[in-house]
Amino acid sequence: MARNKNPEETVNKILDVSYRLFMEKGYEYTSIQEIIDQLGGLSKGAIYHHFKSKEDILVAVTDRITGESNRMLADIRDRKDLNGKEKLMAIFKGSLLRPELNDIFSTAPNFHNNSKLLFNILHDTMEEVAPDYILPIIKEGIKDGSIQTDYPKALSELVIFVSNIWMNPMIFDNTVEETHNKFMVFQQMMRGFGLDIVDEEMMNRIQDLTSIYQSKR
Amino acid sequence: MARNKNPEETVNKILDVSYRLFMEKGYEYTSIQEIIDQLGGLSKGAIYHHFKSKEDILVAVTDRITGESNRMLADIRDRKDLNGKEKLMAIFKGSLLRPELNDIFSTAPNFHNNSKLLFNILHDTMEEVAPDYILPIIKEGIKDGSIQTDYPKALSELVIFVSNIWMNPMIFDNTVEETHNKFMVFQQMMRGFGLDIVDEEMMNRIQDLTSIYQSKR
DNA sequence: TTATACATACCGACGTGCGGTATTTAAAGT
DNA sequence: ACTTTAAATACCGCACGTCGGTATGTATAA
Repeated sequence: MARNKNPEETVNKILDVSYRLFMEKGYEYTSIQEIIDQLGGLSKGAIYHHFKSKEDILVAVTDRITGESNRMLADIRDRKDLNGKEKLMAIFKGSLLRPELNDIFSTAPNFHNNSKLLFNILHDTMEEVAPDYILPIIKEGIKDGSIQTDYPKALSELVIFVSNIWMNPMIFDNTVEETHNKFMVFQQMMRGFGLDIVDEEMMNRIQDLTSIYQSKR
Repeated sequence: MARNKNPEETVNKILDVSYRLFMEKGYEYTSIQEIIDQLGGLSKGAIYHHFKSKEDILVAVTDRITGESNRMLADIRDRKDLNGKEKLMAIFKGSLLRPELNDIFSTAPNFHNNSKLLFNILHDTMEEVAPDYILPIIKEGIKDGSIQTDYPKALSELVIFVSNIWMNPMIFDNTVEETHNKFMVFQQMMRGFGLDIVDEEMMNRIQDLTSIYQSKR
């Protein structure tokens, strides 16, 4: 294949194909050769010119997944017109209402044979999302009086761990009803922390997403 | 090597070595050859006579890990002298106070390069421990009036997910102080569900375990 | 002319399958 | 009760195909 004047197009093509294969078949069960085959004329040398290892591709793929989301989280975190509690609510709403979620849930990724991808997402969630986005908001909420807790770091981790991982119907392959029940329990949990920040709109949205996901399996 | 009259001894030896290597080096970074080398004279064919794949060994290893624990859970679940809430409390205490935990935490397993092992434990926890041990107890608690919830299944999953995974200092490599704070948040969460079932003894124990783990790293 | 985007050929290590052998078990024959 | 015999199984070790990764060559853009 002829040399590309815009090498980042090639990089994006590699990431597109890898993303799809990693989601459909799982990272471990996708070989470099399969990625090459679906790339259309591109070779192994091309891949290893742009990425130093297979795992490096996975990192880039997960970064792209979380990257879009994180930009939205940063926007909400840095807003001046909301107090801490309102920002937390805005983050939940914003995360759920992103239209790209429809595509992701439609792909119906198989996380059961995808421990490495799931683990990387889990890692990003706990090591980046919680401290960089949720924790500052909770600290702000403590200052402005809208949130009360003695353990902001632990609370930020728990909230994001439960909402992003446990409540994710793709990870635990939940039915619409199970998702509904989880959401109700999550709501009760948040109220226990004085955070009444989930509403019916979120509930409907997460049930719709679950329905989309299940219909594609 | 001479043929063993008791083949289960051979199986156990394979599992012993594999367990140690999987914990120390990680599943993906342990080769069949390394297992053979540490087995002392046993061959590749022997392993593939007893196990159909490397992954099959991993499943057997995790089953053995969870197996001991599950027997204790079953004992508490089937006791007649406790109500639901008391059984829940007994399970938390019993799980934490098991002496084998000292050995496990001393091994200081590296879960960061061990997504597959971690994922299997997560899977067992959610697909076995929650429905087989925690759920029946919560349902019993609803009947005897010691636990109130409209969503026993979701609650059982949340409780075990948070306590076994999020609060596990080996998985998230927490300091003693972080573990303490997580425990406090967990306590508050449980109280939000009307379940005041964690006490100072558990707190001290989990901090001790964290300390053991961190000192071996 | 140089740097870089790719192609090609190749490597060692890996998980696994398989033909074959040695040993145990148990049933059949005496 | 003792021997014979046949089947089951514990184990060996090599060969195979595939994998991720690398060294080197080549063509094109700058």
